[in-house]
Amino acid sequence: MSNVFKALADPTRRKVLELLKKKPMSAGDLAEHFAVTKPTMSAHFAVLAAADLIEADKQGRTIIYRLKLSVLEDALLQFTRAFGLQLTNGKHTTTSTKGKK
Amino acid sequence: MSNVFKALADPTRRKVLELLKKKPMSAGDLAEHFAVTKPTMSAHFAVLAAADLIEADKQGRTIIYRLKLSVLEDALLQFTRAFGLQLTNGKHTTTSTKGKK
DNA sequence: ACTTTATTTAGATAATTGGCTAATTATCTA
DNA sequence: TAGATAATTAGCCAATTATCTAAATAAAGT
Repeated sequence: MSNVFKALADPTRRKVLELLKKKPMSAGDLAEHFAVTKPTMSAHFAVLAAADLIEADKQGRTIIYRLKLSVLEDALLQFTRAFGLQLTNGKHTTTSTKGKK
Repeated sequence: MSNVFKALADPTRRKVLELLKKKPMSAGDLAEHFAVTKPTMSAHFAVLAAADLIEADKQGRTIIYRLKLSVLEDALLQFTRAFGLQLTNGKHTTTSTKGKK
């Protein structure tokens, strides 16, 4: 769980996840979206992989990364449940009807 | 947003938030729940405050910390929306359970 | 076998983090 | 005002992180 949040605590890594949400991509193609070197990107991929948020699929000489969406969902869900958070995507729920204190 | 995730990336800080979810508490009372020194706890509070997740209310010589729940909710919501995540609290359409590797 | 391409690993450095003890600030009470 | 209490700030250290350049590995293509 800590690993997931640590992975999310960096804008580059969040952006990588967003890109992978659309479709799996190679390390090189991902790297082109950012202004850092490839070794740096490789390190970011390693952090994401350590959090189990992405998986690698080697095809020939390129490596295709794929988002493990369910892992991300599970981590967030587990956390929000521990807090009794609702996270309704609607207007902004005033934490249910009456007990608001 | 990065600050929020960074704050959440530490078990001690997540526990602090859980405690504050129940009710506001003083720095000292919070510190008693953990096996680190008070200065260390103070540093954790500073991280949480930097993420705007808690607010301090000084009463005499004690400081009462309070969870800013809506900030937490908004950050999570903003993130989940950027991913089109649903975070259904329901059953969970087993997208895995076997790919454990 | 050599060359090119894709990506990671190695090694260096600077910045950040998490922890400690000691010192300081602020407040209360006798 | 002196002493006690609550919490932070200051200063230090070890471990981790983020970044770079340069080198190594792996897979194709020639």
